[in-house]
Amino acid sequence: MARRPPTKPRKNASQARSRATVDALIEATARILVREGFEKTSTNRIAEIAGVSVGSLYQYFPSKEALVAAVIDRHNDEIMQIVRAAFVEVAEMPVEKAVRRLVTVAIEAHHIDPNLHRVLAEQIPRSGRLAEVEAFNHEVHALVRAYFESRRKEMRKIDLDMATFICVSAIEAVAHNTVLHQADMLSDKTVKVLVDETTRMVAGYLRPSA
Amino acid sequence: MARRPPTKPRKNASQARSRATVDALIEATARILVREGFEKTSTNRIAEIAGVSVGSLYQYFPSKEALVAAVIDRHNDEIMQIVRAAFVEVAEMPVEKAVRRLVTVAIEAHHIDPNLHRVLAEQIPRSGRLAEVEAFNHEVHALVRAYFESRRKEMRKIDLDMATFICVSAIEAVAHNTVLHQADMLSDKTVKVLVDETTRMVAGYLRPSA
Amino acid sequence: MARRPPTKPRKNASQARSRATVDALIEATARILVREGFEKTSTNRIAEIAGVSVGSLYQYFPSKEALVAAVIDRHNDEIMQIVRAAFVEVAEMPVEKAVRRLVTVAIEAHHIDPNLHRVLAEQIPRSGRLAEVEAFNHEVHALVRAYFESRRKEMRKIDLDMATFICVSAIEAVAHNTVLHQADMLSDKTVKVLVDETTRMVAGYLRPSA
Amino acid sequence: MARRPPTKPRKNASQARSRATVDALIEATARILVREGFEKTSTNRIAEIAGVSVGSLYQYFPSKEALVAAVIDRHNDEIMQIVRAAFVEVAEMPVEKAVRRLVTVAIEAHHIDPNLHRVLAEQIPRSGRLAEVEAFNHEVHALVRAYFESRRKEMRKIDLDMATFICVSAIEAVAHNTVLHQADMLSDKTVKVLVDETTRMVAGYLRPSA
DNA sequence: TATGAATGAGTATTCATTCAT
DNA sequence: TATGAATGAATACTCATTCAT
Repeated sequence: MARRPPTKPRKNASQARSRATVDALIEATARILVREGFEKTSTNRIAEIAGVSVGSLYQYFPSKEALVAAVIDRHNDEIMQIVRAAFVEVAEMPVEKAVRRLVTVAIEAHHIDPNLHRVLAEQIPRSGRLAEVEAFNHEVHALVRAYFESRRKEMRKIDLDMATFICVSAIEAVAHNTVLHQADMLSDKTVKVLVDETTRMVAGYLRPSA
Repeated sequence: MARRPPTKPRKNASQARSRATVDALIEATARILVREGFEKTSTNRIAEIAGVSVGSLYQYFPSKEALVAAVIDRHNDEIMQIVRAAFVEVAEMPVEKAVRRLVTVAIEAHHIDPNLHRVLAEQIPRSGRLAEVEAFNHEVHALVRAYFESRRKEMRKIDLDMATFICVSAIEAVAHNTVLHQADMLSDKTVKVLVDETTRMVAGYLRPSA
Repeated sequence: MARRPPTKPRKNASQARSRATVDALIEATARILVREGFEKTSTNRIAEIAGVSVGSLYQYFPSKEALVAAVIDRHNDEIMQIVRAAFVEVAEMPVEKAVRRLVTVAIEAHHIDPNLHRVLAEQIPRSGRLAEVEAFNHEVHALVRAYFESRRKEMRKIDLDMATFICVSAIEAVAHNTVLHQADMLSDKTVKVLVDETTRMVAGYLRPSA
Repeated sequence: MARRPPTKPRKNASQARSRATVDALIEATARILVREGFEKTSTNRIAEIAGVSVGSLYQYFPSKEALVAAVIDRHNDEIMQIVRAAFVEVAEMPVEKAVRRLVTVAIEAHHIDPNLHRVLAEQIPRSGRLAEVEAFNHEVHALVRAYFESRRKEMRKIDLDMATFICVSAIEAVAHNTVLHQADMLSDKTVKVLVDETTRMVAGYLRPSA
């Protein structure tokens, strides 16, 4: 196992000023990551953009990786907030309506900051945040599985983990590729058809055969 | 636009000795990429592992990126060979059988060298090979679409591009995530179920509703 | 057109410590240039001699060329200070006295650091300082021409630019070659004769014919 | 003393083919030196342009420096031929006419291949040809001095070495600077005035005072 | 607590030269 | 004798990190 740099923030930033500095640093990192790419994202540049000295940067983050990790965490938190809210909404819905809502939310979530999303996706393996991202995936899996479990009687007999794996993979992939090929398909109508079709595929898959 | 290093090979290496050197360099790059990650992949290290001098490396490759690009190209060629063969096989099959075969092939293709696949996936955006990989994706899309077109009468009425996009995304995602979570699901039986289920989802989606 | 490395200094180095570092780097560059020649003048060696890290070097100078350029600028400034002072002195003098003074000053100026002068002369074309050196030449030309203009009535009728070009070339060449062949002619008496003779040639050239 | 690479050609190139190869190599070196600058002048490039393999290059020249030295020698020989011929011509002329002729020849000689002249001038100190170039200068000095000696009675009383040094410096400088600033002064008329004026200065300097 | 000057190991790349074929 | 593939020491330059002020 390669030794990784530390990635935990150095203090709790209790005071408001500290908090502001930390935010500025994370924001600066995200911006440079998106606008100039990972190679150009140096700690000195981050500090400069954040309007802070490098010394201060290292007061709050023990390494460059810690900063990238913080950006990943922030982004994941934003997405998870949307996702969790969606599952609350969806809990009472029948399967097809629920799937449609979840597909829509998946696409929306991927569109929060598509460029950042793309850059982070590339950095996750090196970010020391693999565990957190896996945890994120597990939570999504668990939420879907729990919903499926609660709707078991409306669905055909099926291994719930397997079904969850396949449905999450499919929905996530459609959302992800839609972001990547954004140029090709952005009209509202196209998105609607996309949601319709994806919903049809997933809901059809779950529904008891006639 | 960030300027990229050149990635075209420098010589055609027609002679046997040259060819061996080039192969050794590509192989060494792939190995280090997998075993030590992109950051540790320095040109001097590649040359060392290939049993060749740095000078020779630069005789055949104008930059580090050119080497990574060569690895990507080689890997893509391997996969495309499998994929193209599969479509020849599948041409005469009915939809469900065809989908089953394609799902199987997708998973197999992703297993050729899963670790390399993972590392390369991360490097593609920086490799100057985006265009080639997109071409690869386009070819896959075209092959699938052509097959769908030829089986139109067995399928429901549907926008073929949309259907292709969704089916390819779904199948590719299942295969990809299967590789990522290989630890969890590797038993032959599990794989069989996985193929069955994915086939059911995709074939069901394409089939005319009862 | 060949692209050149940047030669503008990176920071203004206002603080005392910075200023000392910058001076040490310029001084070290000048020394190595003189003692070991341009080929041996590597940035790591410059930093070492300056008692500073390479990193610091690059904090203040964006390239090796920038350092050479700084040495050239410093040397030119030293010379121009002497030259400008000489023209202030000379303004009120009659032609022959003025020429004698200027010849003397030219030789003195070339003797400030003859070895450095020689090395720099070779590097100017590659230094990105051609423009500055040309500006220097233009200033000298302008000063001489202005003096000539102010003394027109003591001189024969003549194209002032042409006369300036020829006189400056001649005086400069005598001074320059004197430095190059310093071993041969350094006695005070020899120098006096040299100044007498050069003055005779130039002043004679400018004087109205009898 | 820094150790220098060897600069003597490796064989006498008795055979015609060898001679052709040697010439091609020298010519290629000169061309690259002029067209791409000293930095780009690599032995591999020279061999390529000469249409010869690097191996062959090293069969005839023991080092890169030897090639540059050969170019310098060739250029000097060309100039010396002109200069020697001029002194034969001039031997019977009276001083002013002779000076005029020599000034003209100096300018012509500097124009043989001005760009090559410039590049070589920069490389001489590093070429191991300093001695040869000094010998060249000595020969010029000797020729001028011999002429002066033969015309002593037409000239004022004067230290001949000193006079030679000053006159040669002045004429050479005018010719050299004329080449450097070629853009500014190239019309036939301008050159004529230049020759007239320089001749006036030098001849006036040598002439007994009225 | 903040600053930013200083550090130096590490990286990609070049090019004169050699030598097996 | 010619070839050109191979060599590898050397060089410019970057950037995460430290620490004196």
